[in-house]
Amino acid sequence: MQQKLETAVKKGFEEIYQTKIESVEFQATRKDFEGDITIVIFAFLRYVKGNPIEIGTKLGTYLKENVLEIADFNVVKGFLNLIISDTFFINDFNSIYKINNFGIVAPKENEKAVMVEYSSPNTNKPLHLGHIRNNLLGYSVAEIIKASGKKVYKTQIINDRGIHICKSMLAWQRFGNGETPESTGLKGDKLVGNYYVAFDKAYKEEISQLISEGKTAEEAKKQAPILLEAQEMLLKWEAGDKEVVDLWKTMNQWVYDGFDQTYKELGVDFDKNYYESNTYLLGKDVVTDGLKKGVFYKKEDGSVWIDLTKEGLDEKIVLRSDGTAVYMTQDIGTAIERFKDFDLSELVYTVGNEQDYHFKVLFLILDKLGFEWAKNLYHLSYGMVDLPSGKMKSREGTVVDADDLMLEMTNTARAISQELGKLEGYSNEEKELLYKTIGLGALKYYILKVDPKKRILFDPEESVDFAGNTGPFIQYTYARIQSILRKATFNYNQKITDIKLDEKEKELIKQIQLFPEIIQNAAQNHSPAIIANYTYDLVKVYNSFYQTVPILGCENQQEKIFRTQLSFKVAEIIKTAFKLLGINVPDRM
RNA sequence: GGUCGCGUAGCUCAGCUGGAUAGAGCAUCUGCCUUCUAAGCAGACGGUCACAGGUUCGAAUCCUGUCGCGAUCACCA
Repeated sequence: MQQKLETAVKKGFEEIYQTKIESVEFQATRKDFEGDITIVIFAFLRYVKGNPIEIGTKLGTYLKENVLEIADFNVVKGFLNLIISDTFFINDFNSIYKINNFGIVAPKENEKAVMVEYSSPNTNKPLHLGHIRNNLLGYSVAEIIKASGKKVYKTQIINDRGIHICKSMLAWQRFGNGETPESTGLKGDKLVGNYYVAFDKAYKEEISQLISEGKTAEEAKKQAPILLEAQEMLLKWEAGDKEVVDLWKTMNQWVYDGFDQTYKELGVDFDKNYYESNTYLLGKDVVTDGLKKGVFYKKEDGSVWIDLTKEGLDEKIVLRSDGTAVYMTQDIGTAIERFKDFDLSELVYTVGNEQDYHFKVLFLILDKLGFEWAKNLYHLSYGMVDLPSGKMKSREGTVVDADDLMLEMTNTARAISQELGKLEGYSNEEKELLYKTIGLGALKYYILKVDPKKRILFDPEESVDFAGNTGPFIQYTYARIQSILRKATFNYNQKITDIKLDEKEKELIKQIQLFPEIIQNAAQNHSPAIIANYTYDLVKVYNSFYQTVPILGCENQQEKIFRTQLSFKVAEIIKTAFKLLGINVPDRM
């Protein structure tokens, strides 16, 4: 429609003013004015001098005469409001109604794919609220990009090696008494996390012991025996010491089992996992190469650096003086590996904004090394999730555990649901599944509706709402529509053309029409929040429609069918949109 | 200190590729369930869009500066 109008406007200008114009600025007409689409006349003053109202009137007259769909128009200040005929909206809805996955573009097989990395946890402690935001974002962005017509690979790199793992291992050896997830009934990641905390406790005790013996705090932190032992363990691991490696394998497996459970509850998944223990040596060759090319330089002690001061950044180390890799080295290597493994057009890193600088440097380095694809790397940077008390700190026990939180949400959903008592006829299993759907829906929507780059303040006391602009509100609307569709026992699959649209119906169709471009927009901006906010707007319009006009109770058969079709399509869009957010929708609630 | 991000109603957030009188939800208050699910709808109240300049016919939106909050600037990851 917009395209058609643009052509007509251009033609109109040529006929009326003998002037060519480049583009036309459209916007949806504001509610306080009459009309469906608005053309901003001010923008034309560059081409044609004169009174905007006069120009608007002339253009409006021209469009009314030459464009079939324009029923009428009005001009307010520099705005030309066009009224589009019901027929256009009805016809457009009819064609939308027939489309199965309206808004979704099927991935093109022969095109390059997009890889989305997210989660990428350490294996020494359980997942917490921060990981939840990461997981929801990464998963959702991947689904959105997929829906926008691209092939997507979801991936994570698991930080399964390093000093932090050794700390848990050491503590387990010392204090564990052979405990296992089976013997304790604890989830594996929780068990391992407990030993990470136990390590820290013992470490702190040793530090204060050393300080009381006269050492400075600095010295004590470096010399605590338990820390030295952990460092030694890391060396043994790197040397392939069987006992250490076996323990490492065992404890990591416990953690993976735990993670799998959490991922499953959360509803996220991955197409491929990378493990740091396989990739931590990558990148060194590239650094050597870069040295030859003069991208990097070597300091006297043998460490290798890159000078980014010209780019307004600092100098950054890429290889330690002992020749071992740092984080940056690995990331260089892993990126190259991924572009070898897959034919990628884009690689998205879902990582918190605390690493903005790191990724800026990483992308710059890869660019300087001459990799064409460096410009296709994208850091999906998101704000931290803070508590009212400030940052979450696992050592201080102020983290909001992922499993606990999900459980709590389900409990709240159960309490509300039971109070409302609308579920007679449902089995206990069905009910429990529903509570989970609603609880998780509330949590996921709460997190995803916020612009990723903004930080989130999470107050566990106030908890997450279930009314208003929330997941359950949208789910509820979906369930209400399902109830209508269950009762619509007549055949509503026939084409309706001859009705007069109610204002609410028109609004609804306009909102429905937006869905495809919303998906494209959300994909381009890597923002699930765009989907969430759109869905909310759609649902608001629908609820108003639902409450204002009768649907099944409608006297006019044609209108009854049309309204049922509208309801059906809205429900389908809700379901699709929520799927992109990783949220399920219930048939009843 | 340098760099990056954020600052919109009491609270949580939309709007930010410049357009009409800045929008929702929560909270507070008023109405609406013998009709399709009231986790809903309709309405009221609530704003110096941090502040100051600039660009423009027009700025919450773009530019500059100031203030506030956060992140970052490790031979940590």
